[in-house]
Amino acid sequence: MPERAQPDQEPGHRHEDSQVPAVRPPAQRAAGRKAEAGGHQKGRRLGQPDQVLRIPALHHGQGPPHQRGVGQHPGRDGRRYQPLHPGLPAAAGQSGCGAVQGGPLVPQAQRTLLEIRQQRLQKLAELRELGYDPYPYRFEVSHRSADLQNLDDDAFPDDVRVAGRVVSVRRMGKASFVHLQDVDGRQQIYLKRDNIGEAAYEELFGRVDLGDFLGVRGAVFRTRTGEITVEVRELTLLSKSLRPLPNLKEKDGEIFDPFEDKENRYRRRYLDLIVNPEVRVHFMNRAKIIRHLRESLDGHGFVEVETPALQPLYGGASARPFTTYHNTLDQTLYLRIADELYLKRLIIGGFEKVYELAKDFRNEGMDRSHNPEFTMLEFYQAYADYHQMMDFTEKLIRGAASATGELQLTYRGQEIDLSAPFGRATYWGLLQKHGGPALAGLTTAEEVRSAAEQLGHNLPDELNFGQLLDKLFGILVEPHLIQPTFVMDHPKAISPLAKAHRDGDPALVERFELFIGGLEIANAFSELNDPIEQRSRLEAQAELASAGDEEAQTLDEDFLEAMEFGMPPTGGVGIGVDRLVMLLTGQESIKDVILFPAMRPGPS
RNA sequence: GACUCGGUAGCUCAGAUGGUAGAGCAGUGGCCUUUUAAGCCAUUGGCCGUGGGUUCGAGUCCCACCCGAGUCACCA
Repeated sequence: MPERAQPDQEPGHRHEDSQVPAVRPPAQRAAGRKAEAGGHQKGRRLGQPDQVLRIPALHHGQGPPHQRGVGQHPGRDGRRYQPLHPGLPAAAGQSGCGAVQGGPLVPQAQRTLLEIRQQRLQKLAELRELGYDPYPYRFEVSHRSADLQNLDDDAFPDDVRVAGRVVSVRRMGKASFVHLQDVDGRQQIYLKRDNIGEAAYEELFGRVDLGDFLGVRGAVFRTRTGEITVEVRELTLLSKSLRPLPNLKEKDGEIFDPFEDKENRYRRRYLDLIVNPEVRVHFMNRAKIIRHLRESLDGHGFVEVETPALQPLYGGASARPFTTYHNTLDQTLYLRIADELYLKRLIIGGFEKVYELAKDFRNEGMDRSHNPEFTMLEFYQAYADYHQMMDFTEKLIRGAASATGELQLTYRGQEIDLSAPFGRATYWGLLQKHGGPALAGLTTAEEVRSAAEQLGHNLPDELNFGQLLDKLFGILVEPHLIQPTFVMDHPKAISPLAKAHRDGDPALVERFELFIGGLEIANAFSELNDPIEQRSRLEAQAELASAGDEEAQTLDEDFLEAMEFGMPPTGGVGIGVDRLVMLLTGQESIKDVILFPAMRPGPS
């Protein structure tokens, strides 16, 4: 239960990018580039996306008969065109590039971005005039880049069809090398005028830019320099690009002029994905992790359900909500901050194992580990207690980690071992371990405050007992929770939905939070199922709320009524999926595991 | 919310003490039929984040604001 599965600051982790590869100092960059060509300046190391990105070949099937290769190639020798409009501006009077009036494409220029775009629009118009469809409907792909790159030399097929985005072009007069990028990686193609025909080479390829999509058909061979390459017989333009991509070059895994401006990368993630292959890898891994979570829960008999994201009353966590309004109902609604109370209604309704994997929304600050909308997994099991949920959670996390590779990982410079049994320690035990024996048996806000002062920490005045204690825990203990650790048996004051501890201390509940690498990953309880007790706990929260605690939980009568019909003993767990992904993919900012993180509106 | 750093060409970045905005890549024109940061020659391109101010003169100094990153605070 995500009473607060989006945890807080992680004090004590300020290490900067220890594993971020060195980028060549700017000053050297421009200056040295030419002079040292072939040298070994430091560039940023490329990730090795391909190992994680393997995707089975999409094996061809011919297209349906009616599909007769629309736009697949302009005719064997590029012959399917009509004469240019006589008045086509660009073609007039220039010479050079084409059999038809293919000459210099843009006569004179203004050249801002606008004009690069103008040039490309010009090429687009000329291609249409020449009879090429710049936006055809489909292309049958026989191999992806990874399929070809893995071939043995004696097994090179002589008829393959590959497609991708043009990411590099090396023109050498009447022959050219081009790299096409697809999901797996890059495939070099070799275009020779004598192979594809003068028209296709000059008219069509002459108007191809970085960023365009091409489809080609040809034979596989290995070049003199050893790269597996497609020698093209037929060239098809699949999409014309009108804007220049960030251009960066790569050699031996080093990247020059990397596209790394965070703002630009987050705002235009598609460019980030095109140009920074490791980004795609992280999101592929995110998908694998989520798939593993689902498969694992399904495999254990959990039923996936969907509950309202728009709720008349928010609850199940301590957080401020987003508020919205339904016109027809004439009703204020809140975006959910947790699924908890609805999932419990389903347990009451007779589902014994349910889960929901969904977005929650919390109207709070943003930082490296908080995004206003984030992905939460919650699962509930009837007749189970928090010990069982702890064991299951441990397996679930370990399994998710193996889905992306390693059980030993480095996060923020710390070695973390997920293969060893996760640590288990009690909340108060940890407080005393890291703060001293004086931290035993505190029961009032004043005691917490003065204990904190003794340790040299001044806590804000306006906080209540639970808030103070939690803050102190954050300061004293959380920075030490690097190896996987279940923190158990929290104070009742900060756990209004958890069942009192069975061992008799009325101030404790049966709850655990899992910390790994300083991140709070999971939060779980033996769920409180005594409706009378639940009512008084929520009433206590309501009092906190009226005393100014903006995040105290709401008193949900409908939920209490449901519980009065009888709810079985239940274990429930909430897992912050984004943080789990951060950990398993080594990302230090939640923005790097969310494709489109929240941003302020930028310049138009 | 506070503080620090940053915002200059499509991309990556230079632009001491204020004095006509630069480089590489990309683009454009030319040469080049196995290249791969291809190469060679030529060449274009700027609301210097926005708005005020100081000054004969501001990318540079001052003020305010916008956007981002980071740290802290808030939050749990």
